[in-house]
Amino acid sequence: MGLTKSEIFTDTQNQIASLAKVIGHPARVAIIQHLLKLNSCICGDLVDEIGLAQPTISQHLKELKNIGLIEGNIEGTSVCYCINPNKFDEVKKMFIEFFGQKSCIKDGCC
Amino acid sequence: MGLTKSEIFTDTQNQIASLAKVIGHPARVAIIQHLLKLNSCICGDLVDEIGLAQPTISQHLKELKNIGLIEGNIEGTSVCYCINPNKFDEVKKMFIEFFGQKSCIKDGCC
DNA sequence: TATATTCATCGTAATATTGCAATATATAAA
DNA sequence: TTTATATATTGCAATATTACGATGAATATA
Repeated sequence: MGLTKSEIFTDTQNQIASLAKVIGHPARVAIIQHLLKLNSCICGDLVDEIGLAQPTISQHLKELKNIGLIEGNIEGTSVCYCINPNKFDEVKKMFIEFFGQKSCIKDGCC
Repeated sequence: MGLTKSEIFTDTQNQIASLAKVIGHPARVAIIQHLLKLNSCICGDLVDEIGLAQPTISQHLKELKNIGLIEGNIEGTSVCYCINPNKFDEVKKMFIEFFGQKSCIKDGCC
């Protein structure tokens, strides 16, 4: 059906999945990496940096904005994007907590 | 088009995205959490535990197997699944490295 | 004001994902 | 061998995602 049954899962499970889903595209990974590297923010040379059309990049930026991971600031005709440090730390913590659990002890079936 | 242009991204970017994409569904998050909680492995009571039909769970398990995050072991008519600790640690490290970078210093445009 | 530049939005085609019923497969038990 | 049980696979419908051309909105410059 293409429609995820979010109702049957916990808030935490849905949150982790939503965040992971947004990171689950190489263009968005590339955008995050680029914004992290150039500490001061970056505008639409992301379009040149990454090899996708401008509307496509704009769409990916929108998804990153939707979960609050990045922010945009209008500067003349261009828009300057950067990481939202608070949200970034929050997401980081969420993943560390998810993965931080001890991994399966070898006393099971495999 | 619905088709990701993987060619234009680095291996690392594609890897991170692929892993995140698999985690980007609450059912798969729930499966991982459940397998982590019950240290010894678990079979298809995942179907009862999570509220999705058996073929759907089977499909999600397949995706988790594909990236090597879980393993299945046939035990009679049932199959016992568990986390692959090595792969789990590898994935953990990859995410920590990705998020581990210092977050954007507040000297940019936003 | 007219034009150029930058970015967002809309519309759309191609493909992917989600979920399930039906069915196949494999093993255990009778 | 037959039947029951557990899981995988297939096929399909509904929806989501990806990518881009065309266009719109906003600001800067001539």
